[in-house]
Amino acid sequence: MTVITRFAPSPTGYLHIGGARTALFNWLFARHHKGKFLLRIEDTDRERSTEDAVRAILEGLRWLELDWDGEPVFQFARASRHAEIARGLLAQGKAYHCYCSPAELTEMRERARAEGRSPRYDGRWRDRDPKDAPPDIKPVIRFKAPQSGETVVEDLVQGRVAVANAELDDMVLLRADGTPTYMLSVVVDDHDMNITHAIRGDDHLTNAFRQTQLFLACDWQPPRYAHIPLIHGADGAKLSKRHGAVALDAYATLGLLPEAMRNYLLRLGWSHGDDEIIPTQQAIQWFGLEAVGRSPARFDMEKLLSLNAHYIKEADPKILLPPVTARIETTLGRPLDTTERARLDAALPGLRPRAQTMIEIADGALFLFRTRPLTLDAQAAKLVSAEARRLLGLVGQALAALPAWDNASLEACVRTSAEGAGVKLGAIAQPLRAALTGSTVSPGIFDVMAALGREEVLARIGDLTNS
RNA sequence: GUCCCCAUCGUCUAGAGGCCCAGGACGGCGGCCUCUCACGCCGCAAACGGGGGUUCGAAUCCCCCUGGGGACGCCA
Repeated sequence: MTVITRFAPSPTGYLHIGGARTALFNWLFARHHKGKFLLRIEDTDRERSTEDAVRAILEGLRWLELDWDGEPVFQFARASRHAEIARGLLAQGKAYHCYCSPAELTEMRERARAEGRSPRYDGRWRDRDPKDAPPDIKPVIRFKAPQSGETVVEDLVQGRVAVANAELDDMVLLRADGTPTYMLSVVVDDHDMNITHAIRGDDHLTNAFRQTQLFLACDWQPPRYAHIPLIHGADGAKLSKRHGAVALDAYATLGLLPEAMRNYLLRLGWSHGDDEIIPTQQAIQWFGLEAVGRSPARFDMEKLLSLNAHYIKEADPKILLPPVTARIETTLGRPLDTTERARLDAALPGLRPRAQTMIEIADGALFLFRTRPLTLDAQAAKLVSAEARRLLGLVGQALAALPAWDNASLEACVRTSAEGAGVKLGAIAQPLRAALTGSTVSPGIFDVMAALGREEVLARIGDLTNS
């Protein structure tokens, strides 16, 4: 049997990390089993579903590089199919019309809560004669759920979970306006799409009982369920739109690598011994539901960043350069020319180990493109004493006469100058750093010189020594 | 309130009765390296929520408590 999973977000908000992890787990599970990973947009809530949200979700998945099979299914487009199932259930006596008004239902819940009972629908139309129907109210169709016995879900993550059917009330299948509810749509779609494994957030666990009963009523086989624990915010509460659930594209903007994000998300709730660095290909080989934990996890930006730093160090320059260049050009407000691109290229190896994000690479590279004379920051300015200028003059001369301009030659040259002047390397390297970068923090000074090129180096030194 | 789920360092986790006076990672602290800052390397502090059982033996199994979370919509 081919494994078929699905990611089924509702387009009522942006894709956040919780949803992203759910998508990732479904994707990994499908890829591991060489099955299919489908995408279904649950847009049956016409009030709140938006085009923008759909776009954001698709973009988020693309950024994460989680490719889905086939075309996305838009749930609302299948509404008539869902309604047909509801009417079929009605015809079979497995569902019934309910004429309660919203106000009546609210009152029912409030009273139940006040009396310490669970706020459920009390089934008052379940066995009532249709002749009692008030003429002015359009009914909803409710599912006639079993009232005794228990419903069991053999969850692939949570294990066996059972609930007394007395706890389940008769949920609405079709709204008064004839549109299907989520509960109906998921069941029909999961069946029609041949979903074999439904991997979703823990918050759906109670829905699984209701959905199981609906599957049974339709004589269908429910999918295997796997309810993964939620990701909580730093305060331990569920992530929501207004609660630290930063949209996925915010992380892209921060300069994170999708590979790092996948690795981080994977380790939230899933483990493979002590392994921490797990590239995606490895994850596909190893992933399984048995190793998913059952307790909720908190989101930790620091760890994500450290993983990102790791992947930045290993990344192919080809994938780093475009976003870094774009960021630099935005900051500068102009495009980089060929010489500047070459400088960036040369400086990249020195920049990488110092950055946790691509933004930090870009910011760290800015000194390469500053116009002369450089403005020195306060710390750097302090380094350029009269004595330092004298030393800079000496290195400047030595550098001007240097035949080669590679890292090793530069180092030899500067070291020789330092020895000649009877000072330690630092006494020259630091003023040099100030002169060349305007700062006291930068990649290795020989890397800086190599990236900048002879002309620019001599000019920047000259700016401080010729005055 | 009712039902369901969860519970190991600050955080993510390893641990499926003896290998654990609990291991790894991030973060923290200290050191080494060193032209600055990083990287890297070395080291340190840091946890089995509490109480009862079961067992020769429990972080691991059972019960209770406590604490967290989730669900109770004509939202998904």
